Amino acid sequence: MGRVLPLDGCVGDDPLSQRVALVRASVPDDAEAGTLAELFRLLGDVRRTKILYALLEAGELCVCDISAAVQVPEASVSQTMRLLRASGVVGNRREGRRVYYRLADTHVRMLLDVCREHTGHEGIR
Amino acid sequence: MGRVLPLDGCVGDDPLSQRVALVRASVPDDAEAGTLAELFRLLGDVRRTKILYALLEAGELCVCDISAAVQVPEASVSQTMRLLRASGVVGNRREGRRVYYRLADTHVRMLLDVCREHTGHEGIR
DNA sequence: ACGTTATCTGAAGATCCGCGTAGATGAGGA
DNA sequence: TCCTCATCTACGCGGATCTTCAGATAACGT
Repeated sequence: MGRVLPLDGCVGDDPLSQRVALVRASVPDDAEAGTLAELFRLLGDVRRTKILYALLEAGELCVCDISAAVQVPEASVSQTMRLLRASGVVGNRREGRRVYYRLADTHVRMLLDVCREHTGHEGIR
Repeated sequence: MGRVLPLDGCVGDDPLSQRVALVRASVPDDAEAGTLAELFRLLGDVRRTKILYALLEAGELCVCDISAAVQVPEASVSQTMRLLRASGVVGNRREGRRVYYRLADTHVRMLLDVCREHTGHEGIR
């Protein structure tokens, strides 16, 4: 990563640069930013997105249901669910041979909702 | 992409499989899912995350301010901002030599807030 | 017009990540 | 126990993407 500070230019000549210092202090550090980014990253994939919205609609679905709903091979769904589960985006429950997945909590549901509002494809229901 | 439907198994034996059909109908199609995923994908990167949270705090920052705030070379910041601007995540305003960036709308701010709540690092202020 | 500062762009290399295939594991039913 | 069904795991390839460097562009002051 290239140099950053030594090129004191724009920031310093601004009497408000103290404000920048404050902002800098409040910016998430690598650890926290990593956690935050990780959550978004998991939602940022077409296949995963479809699956999550399917769960948002259905509440709870097993692997084969998801596979049928989003038209993706079951093995691939399983892999995807492992990822999402590992990061706490979804929860699961076993019932006989079936494993049912659901969105982990309200925050995830809110993220999905807000995002759909943003993109405009609300789908008034 | 491997076969999906021909393996009629789990789904069919469920009298509720009609429910799956309904879910399938409500799952975003490729176009919409792509748009949704794209937004999340843009937020799902450590560097971009830091920048966005900096903007969330500061309201408006120019490239060099951002560079100082998140400790990233200005050229890199510029590239990142181009991405975010192209997808409508941030807006910008020119003032002399400086270009000031800001979060595009309330939805983006909500996404950032909700995500921070989810991860638990709220930072009560 | 010239030099300086702030920002932008293009291209290349390294890295990461999703994807499918094939086989393993676990749970039920006969 | 044997067989089937649902799910899981290991692995390798192909493709997208992040990062950086070097140079281009735009705006301002003198």
